Amino acid sequence: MAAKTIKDVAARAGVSAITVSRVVNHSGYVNADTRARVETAIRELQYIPNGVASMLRSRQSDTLALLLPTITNSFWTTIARGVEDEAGAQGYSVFLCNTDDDPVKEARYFAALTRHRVAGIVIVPTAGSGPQLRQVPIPFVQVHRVVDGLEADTVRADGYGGTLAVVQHLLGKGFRRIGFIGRKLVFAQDRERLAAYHDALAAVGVPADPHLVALGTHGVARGRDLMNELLAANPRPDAVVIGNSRLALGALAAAAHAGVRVPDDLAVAAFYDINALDEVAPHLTTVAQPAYEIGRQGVRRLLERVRGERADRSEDVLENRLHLR
Amino acid sequence: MAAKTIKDVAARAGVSAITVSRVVNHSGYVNADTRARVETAIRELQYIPNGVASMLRSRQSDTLALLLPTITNSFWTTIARGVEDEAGAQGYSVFLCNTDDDPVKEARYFAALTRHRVAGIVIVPTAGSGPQLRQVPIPFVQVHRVVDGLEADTVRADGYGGTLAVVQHLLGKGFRRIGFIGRKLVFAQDRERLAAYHDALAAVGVPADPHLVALGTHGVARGRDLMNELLAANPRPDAVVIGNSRLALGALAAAAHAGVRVPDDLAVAAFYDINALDEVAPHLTTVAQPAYEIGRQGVRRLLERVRGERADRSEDVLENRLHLR
DNA sequence: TTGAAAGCGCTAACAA
DNA sequence: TTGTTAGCGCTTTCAA
Repeated sequence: MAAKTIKDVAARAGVSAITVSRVVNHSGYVNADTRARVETAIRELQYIPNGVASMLRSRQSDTLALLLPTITNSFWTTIARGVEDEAGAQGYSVFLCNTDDDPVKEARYFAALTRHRVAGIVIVPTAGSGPQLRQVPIPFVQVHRVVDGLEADTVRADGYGGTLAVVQHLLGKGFRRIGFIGRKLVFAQDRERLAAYHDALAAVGVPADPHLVALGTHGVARGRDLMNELLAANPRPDAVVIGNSRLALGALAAAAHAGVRVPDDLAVAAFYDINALDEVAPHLTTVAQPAYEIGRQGVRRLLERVRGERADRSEDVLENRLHLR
Repeated sequence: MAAKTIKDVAARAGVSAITVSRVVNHSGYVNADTRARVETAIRELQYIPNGVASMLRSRQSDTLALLLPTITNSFWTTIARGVEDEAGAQGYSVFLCNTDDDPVKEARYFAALTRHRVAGIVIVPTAGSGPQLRQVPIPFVQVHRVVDGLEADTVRADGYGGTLAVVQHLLGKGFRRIGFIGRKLVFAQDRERLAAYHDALAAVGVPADPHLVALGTHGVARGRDLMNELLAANPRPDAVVIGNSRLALGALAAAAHAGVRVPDDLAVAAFYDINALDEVAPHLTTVAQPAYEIGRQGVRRLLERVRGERADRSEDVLENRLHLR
């Protein structure tokens, strides 16, 4: 390769290295003539600035990182697009990292990213990341999931409002035995959703029945199990709210298997995150979280912090898109 | 932050900087006692090596990049996992980049990655990337898709063999009006699949009928259109081979809409890449391309080249997993 | 408006 | 087995 350096360009243009630097970075004063000469030299030599050297000297990086729990799920990759688009618009590149919801992998990435001195990190925390997050020596913002008591900028969807709206909608349609299938209470988000469910019921005087609440881990198979738990309740639920699309896919399969027809025998409302749900059940009531916007806002907040434009902690709660049917 | 440097560690351990470097990098001889002292100092100071500086000086990067056409499709992200896992196992981090099948975005990434001096790139080319790929001054390997006439290491699935096997399977079950729905002939892969289709038919003396071949772009909507084209053929096809899962989803919807029952009225075989297909049609004959293995092998070949272990061009053709039903 | 000198933090090359 | 010196390519700082 024998890559050209700034000195080669300087020599060819008959200027000093720093002048080339000023042209490349559009910083400081450069005479129009000089600039033209330098730009010609750059073109002729096909000079590509060495970002590593400039990063070392200036202590400034134009690279961000995004830590996601899985990249094989389109909900997360939609967040990734939001992050990429906003970062790109502000002149940053994004290092996309897949933690697999594994705190060990996550820790490895923290180490690698710290060594690389990325400017900042957008993080979707995993269940075990609380303690190690507190040690990360790089500015970061937590997105979608919120770790309890972590003093960090936060961008997330309005889980309380979304759940409340859906349960109220079901109540409005006359359902009274409304079930809830969701993730175990790991993040604040999980608790706020369950709280909204209870609050909505309490507001109209419907008593809470613990047999109508089934919590578990994620995945289609788990959704099947949880739905079966609910269907065993007596009397059976006439409606159910489901915390994500994979659980919903499993739950719908379980209902079909048990001969329970949706929506005739059972109304289903689900948080919408993957479009496979459209294929299987196009007419559910859904709560779509603004994944793309979460990503964009996350980057905005992160860069504010990176640039030192804000000292106080920010907390953004974004509205969901509801499809009430 | 005031990050500690190698000199701080050296001072504390009472050694020189280079000795600390040797301990950190496990390179050269270091006395066990000295090593212990250095390691203690590292721990006490919470020293994190500056990868940027080390990269600049050693001209060695431990970072690879992966360019994907979309990250919201699990086929690509499965490749990404393969890349990540193999890279991680060999001590490399991976920069994941989403080109959106847009040569302009791709070019931007090439520029950013060149500036960052990544060690190598695993690329899934897009339709327009041929020319600019030839200019990339960094070692790379093309994966899954193959650009015509590009002198680069290549890892891909056996499109010819996969298609041949499926068509032969359908012929063996007695079908003779076998249709083909696929992508326009952009990459070598597209042509080899169509060739296999024709060869399989010709081998048993079934004449080719152009009305049974429908080519288009990707996407569920397009699959619908293409299937409708085929269903207009006279006589109608009794079987069809479909080039990817999104096309298949659309095609199945079109068949259902037209009152054509699968598999009773129409046998369907499809290339399998996203698991939404399982939900909709669990019992299709499928050709699953080894996405994960494509990613891993791509990294292996790339690192061979990065290390200069191989001069000649490599070309790996990986077997598919067939589910004949 | 331009440049000279210094040095970011690390490691290659050589020496001891 | 350890250290000294120099310098990777760039930008900061200060001077002209």
